[in-house]
Amino acid sequence: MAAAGRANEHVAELLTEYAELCAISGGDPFRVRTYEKAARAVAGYPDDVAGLDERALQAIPGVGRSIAAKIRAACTRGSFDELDDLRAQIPAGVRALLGVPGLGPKRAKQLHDELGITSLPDLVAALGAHRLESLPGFGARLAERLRHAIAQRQQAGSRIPLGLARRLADELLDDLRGHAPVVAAEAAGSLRRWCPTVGDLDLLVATGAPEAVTDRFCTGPAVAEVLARGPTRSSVRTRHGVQVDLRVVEPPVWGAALLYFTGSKAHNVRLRQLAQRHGWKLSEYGLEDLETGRRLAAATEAEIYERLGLRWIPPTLREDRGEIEAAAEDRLPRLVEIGDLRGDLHTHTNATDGVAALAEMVAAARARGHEYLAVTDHAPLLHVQRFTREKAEAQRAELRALEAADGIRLLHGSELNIGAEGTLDWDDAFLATFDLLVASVHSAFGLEPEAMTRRLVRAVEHPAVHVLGHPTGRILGRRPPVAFDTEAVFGAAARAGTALEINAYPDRLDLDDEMIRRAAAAGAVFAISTDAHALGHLDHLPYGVAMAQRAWLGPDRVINTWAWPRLAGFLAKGRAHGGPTTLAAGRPSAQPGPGTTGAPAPPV
DNA sequence: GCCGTTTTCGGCCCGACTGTTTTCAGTCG
Repeated sequence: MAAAGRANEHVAELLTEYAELCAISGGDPFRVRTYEKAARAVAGYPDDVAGLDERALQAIPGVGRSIAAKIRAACTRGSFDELDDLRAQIPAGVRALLGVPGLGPKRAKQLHDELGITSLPDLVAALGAHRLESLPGFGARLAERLRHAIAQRQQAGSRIPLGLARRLADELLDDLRGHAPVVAAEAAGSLRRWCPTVGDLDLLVATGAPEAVTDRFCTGPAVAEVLARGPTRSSVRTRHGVQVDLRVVEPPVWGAALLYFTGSKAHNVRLRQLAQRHGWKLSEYGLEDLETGRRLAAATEAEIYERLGLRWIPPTLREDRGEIEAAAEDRLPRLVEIGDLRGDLHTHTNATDGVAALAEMVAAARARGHEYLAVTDHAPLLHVQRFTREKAEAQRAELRALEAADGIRLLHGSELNIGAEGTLDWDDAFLATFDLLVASVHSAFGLEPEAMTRRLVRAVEHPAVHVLGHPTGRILGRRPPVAFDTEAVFGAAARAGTALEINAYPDRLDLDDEMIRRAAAAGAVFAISTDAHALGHLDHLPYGVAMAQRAWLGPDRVINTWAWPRLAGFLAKGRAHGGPTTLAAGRPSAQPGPGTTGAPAPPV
């Protein structure tokens, strides 16, 4: 199966479509919510639903008899009867209207029923002819808002990469701190959960002077337009076209507000249900006893979780993928943390396309407390880099000299190019002289999945290769991931003792959390590396750590958390015994992954 | 449509903001 080969994604999309069509047709809102919830559960379920029988399907949270039957139909014939019926009643274009901010199911239905609008172009035409203003519940201002939202959507890009979002958020928060009496300020939302891309920014401020903060937020230098403004909540669009939501709260409820505003929505809903069972109410203002109105907890996230009988859950896990059950039973995994990392295993210098000299990179790595550093400049097949065997040997000599002087363990490596057939740079004898080799795809991204799979399997099985670099090759917003059979490639890597890279460069984040989960299930180990091309890039490791955490990964699965002797054993793979499969040294102990702890497993 | 430490029926998360209203519906997060 190619990367998107599981039936779950397709089935989840059908359930979501059914939920939306139900909502538009005026169906029971609780039923709508049930289908939305089932769609999320299916998307996040570890097993391929196509292979599950009736009983196994009903074991999925939120899936009962009726939805199980629909899933089976969706798997066998690509749809189900009830969905087909609704599709016949409601043109697909009406559903597309839900994508316009300000339009929900009720108004979409109204537009369809009363004005015959069946598509976005229809809506634009009706807006142009001022036909909406005559409808009950619509007015000139709403029409103008829709007109504006459609125009905005056409020019604005979609989601922005995490790295850019973080920079923007930091600028805005600094501006608020500098111009208003702020007690605490933090980015929440998907940014705090370290999602690879972010739809909009959520900022939270605790202050005793909410008006001053809101004033500055709505009139700051980055603001192009104010979308909404109230005493506790405001939204703006920046000049970059990014929507930013601000929530202002009193300092005593900081923890409750942070919890609420960090999400995810699904996580919050679960917490509120939990509160409800105790006769309590959880909101951004705290955990309250419904009967007495007494506030039980609000100041910190930890005390709210504790009151609910849960250990504090790291934001990277808050996706309702089993973390609440795990926290309740004190089974949250020990996640890899930035402090676990002992070094960086993928970096470049100005010998190829980096901008810093070798000595500068080494000094910078040492200044960051790294115990070891691998320098992995591009091998010659990437012709623009003009690296040669002679240059590599000269670099190695310089590196050995630096190591003697500098006290940090330096590994001489290279980033090899995986040819379309899975071939590598240089001959095997020369490859064997390197301490560490990363192999990556830099060309022929468009191969058919079968050919791409053969190519990657051949590369990870090469005895000289230690790490598969940025395995999908994606660049956020610019290049999609290459398509390949993830089970075949990740399984081959696990058997061969080749680590998969979690490339921490913020525009890559490759592997991402979803792929890491699949690879972890296949038994692979990982290297969290920056792929630094400049000194400052060495600071990107937390992005890679976050992807690993989102996949519930512990430190034992990450080779650059290992002390040097263990890592050395891993890097010596195959060489002492003539074949990769004979080498167990350096492989992780059988740490239970998220799928084997007994916890409801996150998606694999 | 699902589900159970108030349960096999009767509930289903909570609050803010906007716009069209004159007390609230719709949307959003």
